[in-house]
Amino acid sequence: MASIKDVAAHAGVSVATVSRTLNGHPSVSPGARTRVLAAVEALEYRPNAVARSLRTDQTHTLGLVISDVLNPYFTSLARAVEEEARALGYSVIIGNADERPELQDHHIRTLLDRRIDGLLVSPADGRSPLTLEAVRSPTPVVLVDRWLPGLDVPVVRADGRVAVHDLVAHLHGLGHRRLAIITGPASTTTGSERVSAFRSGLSAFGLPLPEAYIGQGDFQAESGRRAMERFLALPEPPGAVFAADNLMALGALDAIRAHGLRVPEDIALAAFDDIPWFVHTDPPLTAIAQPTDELGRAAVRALIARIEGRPARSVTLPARLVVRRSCGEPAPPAGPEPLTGPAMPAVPAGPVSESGGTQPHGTAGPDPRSTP
Amino acid sequence: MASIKDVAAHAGVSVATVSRTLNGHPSVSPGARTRVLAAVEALEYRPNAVARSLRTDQTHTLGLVISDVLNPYFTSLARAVEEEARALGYSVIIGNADERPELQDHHIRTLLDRRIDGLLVSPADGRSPLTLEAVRSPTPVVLVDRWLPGLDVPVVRADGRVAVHDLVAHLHGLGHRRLAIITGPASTTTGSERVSAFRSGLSAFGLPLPEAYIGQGDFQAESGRRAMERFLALPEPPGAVFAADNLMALGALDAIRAHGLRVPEDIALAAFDDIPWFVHTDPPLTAIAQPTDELGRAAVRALIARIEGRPARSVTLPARLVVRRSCGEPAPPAGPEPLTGPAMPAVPAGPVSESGGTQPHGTAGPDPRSTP
DNA sequence: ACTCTCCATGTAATCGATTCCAATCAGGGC
DNA sequence: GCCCTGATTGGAATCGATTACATGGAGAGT
Repeated sequence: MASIKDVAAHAGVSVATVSRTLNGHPSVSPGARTRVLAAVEALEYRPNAVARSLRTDQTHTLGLVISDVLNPYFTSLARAVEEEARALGYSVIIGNADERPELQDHHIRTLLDRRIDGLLVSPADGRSPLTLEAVRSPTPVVLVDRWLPGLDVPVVRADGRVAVHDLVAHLHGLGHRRLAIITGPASTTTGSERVSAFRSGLSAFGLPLPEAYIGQGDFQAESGRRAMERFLALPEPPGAVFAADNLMALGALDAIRAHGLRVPEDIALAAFDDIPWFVHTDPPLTAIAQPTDELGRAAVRALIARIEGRPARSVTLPARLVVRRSCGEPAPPAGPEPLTGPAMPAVPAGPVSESGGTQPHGTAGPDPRSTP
Repeated sequence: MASIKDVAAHAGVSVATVSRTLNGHPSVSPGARTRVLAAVEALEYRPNAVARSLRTDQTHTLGLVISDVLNPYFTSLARAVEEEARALGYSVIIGNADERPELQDHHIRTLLDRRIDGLLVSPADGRSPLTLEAVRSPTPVVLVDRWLPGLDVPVVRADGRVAVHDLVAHLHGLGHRRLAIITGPASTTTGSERVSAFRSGLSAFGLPLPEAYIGQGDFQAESGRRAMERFLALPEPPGAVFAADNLMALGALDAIRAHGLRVPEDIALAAFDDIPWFVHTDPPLTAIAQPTDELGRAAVRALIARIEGRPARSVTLPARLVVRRSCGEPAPPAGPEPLTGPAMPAVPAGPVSESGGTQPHGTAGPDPRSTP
C-alpha cells in the first residue's frame, strides 16, 4: 500500500508538500499541486488514517455503547446517531452491551483505548467503574436515554412522565382498576423512572400499586414473559399490564398467549417504546413513543459540541402516547399508517389515536372486535 | 494521558522494558516486571491502540458493511458477528448502507482507510467500484448473505431454494393457485435468487408466474406496500403473496389492511427471513428462517482464517420453512414458543409447523380461524 | 542595485508504540 | 582466574502521517 513517501518520490517533491497539498494548505504552487495529485491518482494513494490519528490526536470517530442492539428502539437510535455523525464528518463504532455490565465495560475500555474523540453511552447499569472512568477521562462523554444521577455529564433523553400519566388515564377511562407494571432494572434510570411515573399516575386516580403488581424485569423478552407468568398465577391477576420496554411486552404477549388468554378481552397490555411492528401485532399495541431520531441527532450534536470545546447542554424531549387496541379501545376504522415508524413531532402533543380520528375516551369495557 | 515513556520513567526502566513486560516477552527480570506493573497501576496507563496499530500494522478490527440496520435480520446478523469477533479478540465497526450503493461505498472506503484487518460485506448492489477495490486490496474480504458472481471471494450465506420450494408446496397444498412475489432488487443475489427459486417451485406444480405477479421491491417496507397495492389493483389479484424479505412483508401487510382485507381469508402472505415479531403479528406470519447466528459466526471465522493466512472456504447453510397461519393453515394449538427468536438447527430439516406438532399437509381451503 | 517581504519548499522533530541490535553483567565450566 | 554463554537491558530505528522552522529565490520598494 502506497505511503506518502511513495507519492512524494513519484511527484518529485517532499512529503511535506504532499501533505500540504492534500490538506488544502494555501502555499503550494499550482505545478506541485498537479504533480502531487497525479501521483496520488497513479498510485491510488489513500492516507493512512491510523498514522494521521497518531499525529493529530483525533480519530474523527465517536463511540456508541448501547444496551441492546436487538431492541428496535436502540437500533433506530443507533441509526440516527450514525446518520448525524456521518453528516458531520465522524464515524461511529457501536458497542452492544446486551444489558450486561461487564460487556458494557469491555466496550468502553476498548473504545477509550482506541482514542475515539467522544463517547455516547446508554448505561446498562448505574455505576460501573468504567463509566465513571470515562467521565473522568479527557474524552467527552454524553449520555443517551439512560443517565447516571450525580454526574456532571450532558444527558439526552425523552421524558415519558406525561405520556405515562396519559396512559394511566387511558386505562382508567376504559374501566381498568387493577394495573400492573413490568419494570426494567432499578439500576437504570429508565427502569426506575417509569415505575415512579406509573405509580404517581395511579395515585392521581386513587389507585394502589401493590408489590405483587410490580414485576421485576431486565428489558429482555424472557423476563417479560416470566413477570407475566407470575401475574397470571396470582389469585387476582391484574386487568392491565404496562411493560417498560418493547421486548418485555413481546415476552408478556407470549405468556398471555401461552395461557390461552386474549388481549385486550382478558388482559390489557401497553408498552414503553413504540416500534413499527406494534401496528401489526395481534392486537395492535398501545405504546409510548419516543422521538428516537431526534434523540440520536441531539446526542451527536451535543457530543461534537463538547469535542470542539463548545459547551453542551442536556436535552429532554417529550414522549407521547399512541393509542391502539391492546387496552380495549374500540378498533379505529382501518386506515393506512405511515411506514416510517412511529411518527414523532419534536413538539409536545397529547395522546393520539392511531387512525388520526378523535378518540372516544371513556368507552369502557372489552372490545368485541371478533365480529367481522 | 500517560504514555509508555511516563511509565518507563516512573519505573526507572526503558520503554523497551515496559513494552516487553506488557507483551509478555520472556526476558524481563521479576524486579523490573513488578516495578513496571506498579507504574502502570499508579499512572493508570493504557496502551494507545492507535500507536500500536501504526507500528504492528494490525488493528484487531473487522469491518462489517450491512445493507440495512433497521432490518431485524441484519441486526441479528450483526450481533452474531460482533459476538464471535469479540470472542476471538477482534472489534467490529458496523457500516449501515441503508440499501444505498453510495453509502456502502462510503463505508468501505472509510473502513479501508482505517486499515481494518478484514472486511465483511453484504453488498447492497451488484457491482460497486469500491467493493471491487476492496476485493483487489490486500485486506481480506468475505461476503455475507449476498454475493457477487464471478469474484473469487469466500461467501457465507443461506440457501433458501429448498425452503422456497417447500413454501410453494405448502401454498399449493392449501389450494392456492395464483401466487405472486415481491422481489428485492435484481442487482442483489438474494433478490434474483428468491425469484428464480420461486419460479422453479411454481413450475414444478405447473403454475405460471405472470409478469404482473412479480412486484419489484427494494427490501424496504414502503416498496412492499406499493407492490401489494399494485397487486390488489389487478383485475385478478393473486391469492397468495411471497415477500422476499421481512420489511416488504410488513409493508404488504399494511397495504392489505388499508384495503380492509384479511389475511389469510382474502389473501395469503409469507415472507423470507423469520423474525421474533412474526409470531405475534395478526395473523402470525409463515416465513423462511435463516440460521442467522450460524451465518454470522461462520463469516467471522472465515474472515479471521484469511487474516491469519489460513485458507477459507465458502459456507452455505440451509434455510427452513416455518409454517404459521398467514397462508390459511389451520391454527395449531396455542403453545409457548421459545423467545430466543426463530430456532434454527444447523442441520437441514423439512418444513416445520410452529407448535412442533406434525403438519397436516394437504388440508386445503381457506381457514375459518375466526371461530374461536 | 540593495534590502525587505513573502511565497514555496524541504528538513527534521514528533506522536506512542514495537523490536532489532548491541552492550552489560552474572554465573558456570575449565 | 578467564572466557563463554545466556539473560537483561537500553538505544535507536521504524511505522506514516503533520507541522514548526529554516532556507532559497523572486518580486517590490526606495
